Amino acid sequence: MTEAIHEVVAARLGEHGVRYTGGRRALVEVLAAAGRPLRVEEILAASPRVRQSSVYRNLALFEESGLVHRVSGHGDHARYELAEELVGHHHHFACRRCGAVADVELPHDLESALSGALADLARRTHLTVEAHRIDVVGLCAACAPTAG
Amino acid sequence: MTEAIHEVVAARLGEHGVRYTGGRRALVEVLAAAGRPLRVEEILAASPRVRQSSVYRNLALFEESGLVHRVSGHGDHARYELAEELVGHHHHFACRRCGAVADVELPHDLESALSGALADLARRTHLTVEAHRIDVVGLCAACAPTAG
DNA sequence: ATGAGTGCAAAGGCTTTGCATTAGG
DNA sequence: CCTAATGCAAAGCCTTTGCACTCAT
Repeated sequence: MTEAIHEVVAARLGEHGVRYTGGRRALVEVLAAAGRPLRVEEILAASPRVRQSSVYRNLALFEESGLVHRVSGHGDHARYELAEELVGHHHHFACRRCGAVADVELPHDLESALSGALADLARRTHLTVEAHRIDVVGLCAACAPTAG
Repeated sequence: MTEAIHEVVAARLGEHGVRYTGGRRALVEVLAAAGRPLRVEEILAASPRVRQSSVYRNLALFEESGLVHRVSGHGDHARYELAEELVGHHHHFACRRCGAVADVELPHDLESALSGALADLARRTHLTVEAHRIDVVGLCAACAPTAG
């Protein structure tokens, strides 16, 4: 499952003459297994062998290489996830009470309509549009007031 | 122009027995004048009389009161803007090179379609959807490679 | 008058960085 | 082998907080 991801990561790092070490593999494994953006704290808990400074350094390295995306905005600290190139286009739901974050997919026709609107925006404004990100905010099942 | 905003802010604060001081008015003025999310650094530069600690305290206060919204995710530090209740529903464009952020409005029919899709999502997942946020990422006019 | 608000400065907490050691290719 | 990568620990930077003074009501 994650083998394809490892291959892409290894290839991308190789292009830059960067080594794909055990710690870096572990980082990719953890992020792939989570299926949602993780905080550094969570990454560390999931991979006790990897030191904090290495995690930060490798997240920065991966982000520069376009392999990892920093998701800020939910709660206070940064969260990290594998880039869309590796895990596909998706968006996020964030619970405003407990801070939990989950991946969300939206209908293709809606994505198409949004892409069209953003292309129009680019034409009108001289902005170059490269990507979009949708954050849905609300309450998760656990935090929602129970009806009965 | 900003008078209507001041009235809403004053009323909201009054409900909670909170004073609408000069520094707080200045903060609202700066945010209203900017028309885009500002970093604390920018707020301080625009209102030299207000001290840093007060700005942070008042931003936190306003955020709790739902009058200001913290926009994180563009660049590294938090940005703040007046809540949609005060300035209307909108989204953001962020330049990935220089970090500039601008407000963006999308077509009403697209917003409707998105709301519908999110309502469906809520039904399917037991999530309570309260709001959505779209960030468009790309290059601003100044940072885009010039064609000629 | 009187408690909220502010200023100042120090503390906090996540993140980054320097240097010596270890390990990948 | 030889440089990149890591560990450890200290430094950095934005943000928060304690305390005394000031101002709004």
